[in-house]
Amino acid sequence: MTRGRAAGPPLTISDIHAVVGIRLARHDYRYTHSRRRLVDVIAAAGQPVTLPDIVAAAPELAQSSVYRNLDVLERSGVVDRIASSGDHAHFEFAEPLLSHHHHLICMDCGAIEDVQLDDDVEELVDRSLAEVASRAGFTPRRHSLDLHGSCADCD
Amino acid sequence: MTRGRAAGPPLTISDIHAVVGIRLARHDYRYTHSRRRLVDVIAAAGQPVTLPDIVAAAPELAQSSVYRNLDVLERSGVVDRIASSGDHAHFEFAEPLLSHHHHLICMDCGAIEDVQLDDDVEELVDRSLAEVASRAGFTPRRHSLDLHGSCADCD
DNA sequence: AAGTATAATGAGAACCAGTTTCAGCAACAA
DNA sequence: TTGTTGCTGAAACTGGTTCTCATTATACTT
Repeated sequence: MTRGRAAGPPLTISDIHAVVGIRLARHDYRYTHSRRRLVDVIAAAGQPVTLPDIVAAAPELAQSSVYRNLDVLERSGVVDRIASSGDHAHFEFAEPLLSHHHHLICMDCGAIEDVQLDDDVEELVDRSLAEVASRAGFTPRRHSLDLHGSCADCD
Repeated sequence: MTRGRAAGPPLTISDIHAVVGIRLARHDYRYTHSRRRLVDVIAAAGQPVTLPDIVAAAPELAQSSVYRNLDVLERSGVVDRIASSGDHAHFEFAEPLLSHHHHLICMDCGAIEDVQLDDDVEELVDRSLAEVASRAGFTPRRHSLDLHGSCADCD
């Protein structure tokens, strides 16, 4: 399992648009105005966002198009959908655009924050999961390691 | 963070009913017939179940009551709701009733299987997450470590 | 054991995040 | 620019989950 980008200088918004354009093209999708706008909003947020977050930041985007385009971006490997027990799904850039990380999920307000773990912990987890998966005949794609609790604001 | 029950002889259904009864009483909930029946179904499944699974196994249970009682059991710390991107939420016993474990989540059919990791991996993950959490002013409650991919049937 | 208070039940209606529809519009190719 | 195809957006729809409320079960009191 890959670890995504090494931590380092963050990608500029132009870098991000370039990568997204390539990934969309690879799947025969066009990189339209509203898809660029959507990518801008996700990049500006710097944290996982929900649909209300997105339309609040860019009211000119139609809800149906945002959902449709989040789906397109997900199929193209540009964004990941983070499943949470909250009302709305959260979306953030997928791994080559964001370095490998995990989530602090607030059980009170539903906020999700990104965090990184040490490389040696990641390696051990990867090895451990790979072993368990192969024992079950399971083909791993990615793992999610989330911490559920109360964020600083809600505590 | 606690590790739940140590792995060992599985609890009998009577043990489970006893523990559930205590936990419900602690929250001023009654342990009624249909709640017992619901607990029986979850115990018999031995894997995370969805609402359709439950009503298929016990058609005499009304859908609205099952959802309401799953909520009661969740509030009482008897079951956990597993967030997945699939259509239906999955439910399984919470930690003191089931030893600490993680999930193999099939991205194709939505099936969820329980797996356990070595104790030393768990300890390292706990320490690592605790450190990251305290740095963010986050109060940890529990962690979830899920592997997403394709199960043996779908591959 | 009967009476009373309160919680639980179940059928259906309501809710709402997310998806689909479809007529019009934008992007690209020749 | 003309044609082809994909994209857009407003509104309707879908379906998992929650809520309502009249009825029934549970447990406590006397």
